[in-house]
Amino acid sequence: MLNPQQQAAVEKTDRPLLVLAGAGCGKTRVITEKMAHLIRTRFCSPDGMFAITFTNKAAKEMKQRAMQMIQGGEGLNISTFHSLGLRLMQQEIAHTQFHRGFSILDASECQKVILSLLPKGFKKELANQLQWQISGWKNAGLKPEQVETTVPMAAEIYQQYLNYMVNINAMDFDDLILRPLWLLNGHQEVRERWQQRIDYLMVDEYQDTNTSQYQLIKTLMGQGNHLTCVGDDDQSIYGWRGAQIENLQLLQRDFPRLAVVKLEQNYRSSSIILQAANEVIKNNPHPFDKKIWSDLGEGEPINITAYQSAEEEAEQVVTDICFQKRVNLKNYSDYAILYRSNHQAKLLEQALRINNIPYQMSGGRSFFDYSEIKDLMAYIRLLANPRDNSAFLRCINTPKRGIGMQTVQQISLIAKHQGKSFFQTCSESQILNELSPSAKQKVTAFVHLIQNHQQMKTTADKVLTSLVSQIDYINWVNISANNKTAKINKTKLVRDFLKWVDAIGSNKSFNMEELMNYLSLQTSQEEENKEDAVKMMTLHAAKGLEFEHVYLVGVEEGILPHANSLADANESNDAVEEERRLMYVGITRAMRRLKVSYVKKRKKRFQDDNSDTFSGPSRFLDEIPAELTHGYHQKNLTVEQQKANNKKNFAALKALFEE
DNA sequence: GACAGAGCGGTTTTT
DNA sequence: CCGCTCTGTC
Repeated sequence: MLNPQQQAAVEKTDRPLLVLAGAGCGKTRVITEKMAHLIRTRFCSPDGMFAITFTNKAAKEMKQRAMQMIQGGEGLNISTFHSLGLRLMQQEIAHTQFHRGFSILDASECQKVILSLLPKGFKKELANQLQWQISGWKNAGLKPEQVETTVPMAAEIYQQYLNYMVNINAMDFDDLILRPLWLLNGHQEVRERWQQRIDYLMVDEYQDTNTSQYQLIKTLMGQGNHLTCVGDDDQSIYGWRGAQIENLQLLQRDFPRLAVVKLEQNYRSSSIILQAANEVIKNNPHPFDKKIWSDLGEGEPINITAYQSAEEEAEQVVTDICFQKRVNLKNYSDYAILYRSNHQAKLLEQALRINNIPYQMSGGRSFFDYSEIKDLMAYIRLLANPRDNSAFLRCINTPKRGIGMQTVQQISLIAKHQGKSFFQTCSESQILNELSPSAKQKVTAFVHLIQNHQQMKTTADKVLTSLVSQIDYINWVNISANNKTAKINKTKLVRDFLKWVDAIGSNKSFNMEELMNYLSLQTSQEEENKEDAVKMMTLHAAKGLEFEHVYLVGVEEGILPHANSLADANESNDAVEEERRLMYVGITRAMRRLKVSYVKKRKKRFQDDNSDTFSGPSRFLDEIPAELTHGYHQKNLTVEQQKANNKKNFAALKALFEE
């Protein structure tokens, strides 16, 4: 049953609508119900229905829910912003400067591209800075002639970067929003076609949109009655990526007939948890006033505990999970450990492993960050897009085939001179005569290897398997790994990747281009949903999820709020406010039980012992009223008292196991 | 000209 | 602790 506000949000179809939905107030439910409603009432057809999310996970979940509810749900267009942009570019490729099979470059490759555009002698640092700046401009929807900067040459580099990416037929993530936007703005016919095609547009997590994404929404909407945006200003945690909370107000300006519905009844958490969340977020300024509540009962007080060290924190959290699971007979998957940054996961992971507790970590080091996966992705890209110089540079001497820097530099010079891509340069044999005979022969062998596989008339997974065996890649991984565990891990990594590709291939029969596109927008390996495992993730990754038991660890000044947010706090409080929202997101993930902890000393990163730091419990802990907690008084316990407490807990647990 | 081994510097959050 | 840069060797 929907409550009256939810019902109103579902049935409001004659105006653009903004749904301000507090955490756990059923916003995904409203979106899917609304889709069902619109289709049932023939307001729009499934293929005119577009829903946009920010993460693959959210898109997948929404699809699943919609499928259960809606007949003909296969036709629905539910995707992330970026994959919608990709699709638009592919379908309208004839109207762009790009060619079929364009690549998508990840951040580290983009940095290399920028570095290569700088005059000799400039260091990575500058490239990094420029990359950051350019990304900011792209997120703001700015063209090089519109930007203002104090960094000399930055605008020129931006222009060169845009041109170079066209030349190598590649885009970065920001381009997937920006290029479609520019295309629609520049082509009336294309714009109108898409506006007609979209009967209704839903945007989830609207508070996370940046300026270019907002412009894209606006452009796609045209007149704009058939738009529903769902968001929560208190959960805006992507400001660093250009997200503008102001977009919530802009909606009111740009769509004067906008209706606003607030969802405040929470169906997730017990009321003490919600009170704590409200109290914390109260310390931020609020354009829209909103207070979430639930009738699920008071529930347990929040537990706030201080530990002596991060090691102890990890041990005790794991001990507590064992204890709780034993008492409550819940599944491991009802427990989540949440943290501000990925490196915090390490100790927790160890503790879980020692205690033989199954766990599933999302995020962390992305699957696609491993050099082995990057290698294989580069091969896939080169096969699908021979113009991709970045992929070429990675493949040309991996595994080592005796083609070194000198040769590559020569090729690069010739290519620049001829205005051709690296691969094309290499495939025209007379051009290579400037190279030494031995180099020429090696390069030619490489070109043949790639060409042979480009011409194979079979599915992408089979082509890749053939290529991997021909370059003897597994063997190369074994040679280059310097210890036994690395050998095993990396071999497994490669085999997992191939297995995954195989699985994709067997149910979709992709060609190389389709495989590349699919993989390029994935951030992690398809999670074989480990049935019963403790979930570990960053606060960013946890948004949208819920767990019976939540452990929020490392809630210390310098971590949450993060040190960098404190550094520029004197200029504005924006950064700390965003950290507070992160805290809010963390608290509101918990359904029944929330355990927050901080540690008294923490090893400084990359340093040996005896360099512990203590920056104190987070300011956000002081914002939680004492009467909602049991245990925050532990802040004032002596070391001995705390040790005694921990001992007692441990003894109780042990007794339980020995029963 | 290519490559292996040794030293150094750098961690917020992600599509 | 891992990947990149510098150096000496083949």
